Amino acid sequence: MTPRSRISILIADDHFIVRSGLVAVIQSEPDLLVVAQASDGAQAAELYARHQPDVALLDLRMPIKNGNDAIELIRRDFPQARILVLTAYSGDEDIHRALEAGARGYVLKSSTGDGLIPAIRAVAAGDHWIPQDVASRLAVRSAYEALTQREIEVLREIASGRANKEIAQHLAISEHTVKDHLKNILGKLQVAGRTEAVTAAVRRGIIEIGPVVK
Amino acid sequence: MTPRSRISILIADDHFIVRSGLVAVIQSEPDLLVVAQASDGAQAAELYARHQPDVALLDLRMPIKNGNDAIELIRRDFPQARILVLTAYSGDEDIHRALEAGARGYVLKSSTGDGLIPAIRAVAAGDHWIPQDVASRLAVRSAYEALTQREIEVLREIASGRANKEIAQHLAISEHTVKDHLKNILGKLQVAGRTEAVTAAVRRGIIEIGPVVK
DNA sequence: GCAAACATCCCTCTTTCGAGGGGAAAGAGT
DNA sequence: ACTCTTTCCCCTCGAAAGAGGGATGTTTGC
Repeated sequence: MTPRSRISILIADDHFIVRSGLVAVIQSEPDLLVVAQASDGAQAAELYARHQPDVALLDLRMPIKNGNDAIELIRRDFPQARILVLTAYSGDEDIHRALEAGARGYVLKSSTGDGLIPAIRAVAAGDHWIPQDVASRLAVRSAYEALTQREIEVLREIASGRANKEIAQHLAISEHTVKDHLKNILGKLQVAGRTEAVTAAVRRGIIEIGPVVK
Repeated sequence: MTPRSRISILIADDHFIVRSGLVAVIQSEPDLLVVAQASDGAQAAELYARHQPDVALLDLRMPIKNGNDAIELIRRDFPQARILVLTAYSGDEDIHRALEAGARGYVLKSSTGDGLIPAIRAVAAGDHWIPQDVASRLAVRSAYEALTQREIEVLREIASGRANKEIAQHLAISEHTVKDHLKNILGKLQVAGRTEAVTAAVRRGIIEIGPVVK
C-alpha cells in the first residue's frame, strides 16, 4: 500500500511528554504525519481551523477548554471533522459526551501503538473505532438516567461540602427544592447518600475534583 | 562537558505513550540513556535490581504497585538509589510520601524537556530537585496533621458511601468509635462534613476514587 | 519511666438528611 | 392540544450526623 499523500494529524494534550510520545509513535509510520500540536482545547480548535487535518487526536482533560468543548468548537465549523479521543481513563459520562459531540473513535492512553495506529487509520478513513471494553461500558451507562444541568449544579455544591441550606442560598432556591434535586440525583445515580453520590459522579466523569496541582 | 559514560535511566509509567515520550525526549540528549522500561511498580523494582541504573524515573500512579510502593521496594535493597518522581498532578500527601520514602526529585508531567532533563542530571549527580511550586505546597501541607492509618480506613469507608453504623460493622468497632475517628478526620482536614472530607482527601492524594476504566 | 499519640468505648443534644407524600408553572416534543 | 420533562415549591417524620463532653488500655518516642 503506497498512499498518494500522508494522513495529516493534529494532536492535543496538555502534557509535553505525552505529545512527544504521540509524535514519536505516529512519525514511525510512514503514511502518518503530525501537522500540529496543541496543549489546550482552545488552541486545538484554533489549530484545527488553520490546518484542517485529516484526523484530530484529542485528550479529554485539558486546561482552558476541555476535550469535549474542543470537539464541539471544531464540529461547529467543520461538521465532517474526524476526531479521535485519546484519554487516560474516564467515566462513562465522558465517553458518552465525547461520542455524542461527534468523536469518531476512542482510544485509551494505556494502549500501545498497535491500538492507536489502526484507530487513527480507521478514523481517517471515515470509520468509527470503539474498543470492545469501552463499548460495553456505554451499554452499562445507558442504564443510568442522565442528570439535568441543574442537578449537576447541585451535585457540585454537594461535592464542595455545602449543606442543603447553604446550597439553597447559593443557588437562590428553597431548601425544599435542593432536597428535591438531591432526591432525583440519588435516584438517578442509584446511590444511598450524598457522599456516595459525589464519588459515583466522579467515577463516571459527571463531575471532577480538581487536583491541588495541575 | 564530555562524560566518560552515559547516565543510565530506568523509566516506569503504565502508559505506553508516556514511555515513548520519555524515551524520545531523553534519547535526544547524548549523555542520557534509557536502559529499562517498566509498566508497573513491581516491574520497576525488579528491573531496578537487574539494571541498577543511575536514575529511576517513576510515575506515582501505576497498577500492581504504585510509585510509592516501588520507591520503598527499591530503597530497601538499594538505599542509595537515586529516584526521580514524575507525575501528572498530585496531592500534597503524594508528594510528601514520595519524598519521605526517599525520592530525590519531583517533576510534573506538564513540564517540558527543559524541566525534565536538568532534573535527571541533578538527581544523577546526587542532588535534589524540587520545583518551587511543589516545595511551597509542601510547606502548606505541613499545616495539616497527618491522618492515622485507622482514620484513613474510616475515610475510605465514608467515601464508599457507608453510614457510620455500617462502617462500625465492617471494621468491627462501635459506632461511637467511628464517630470519634470521623471527628478527628474532620478536625485534621479542617472540613465541616463527611462529604467535604472525602473531596478534600482526594484532592490531597490521601485517598483515591478509582475510575471506572483504567 | 513517662508523656504523647493511638484506638477504643460511652453519653447527650441539636441539626441535618433523606424518604414519603403532595402540587404548580414553563418549555419541548408529539 | 396534550404529554413529558424540568424546575420549583410545600409538608411530615424517623434516622443519621456531628458537636460537646469524659474515659481506658496500648504502643511509641524521648
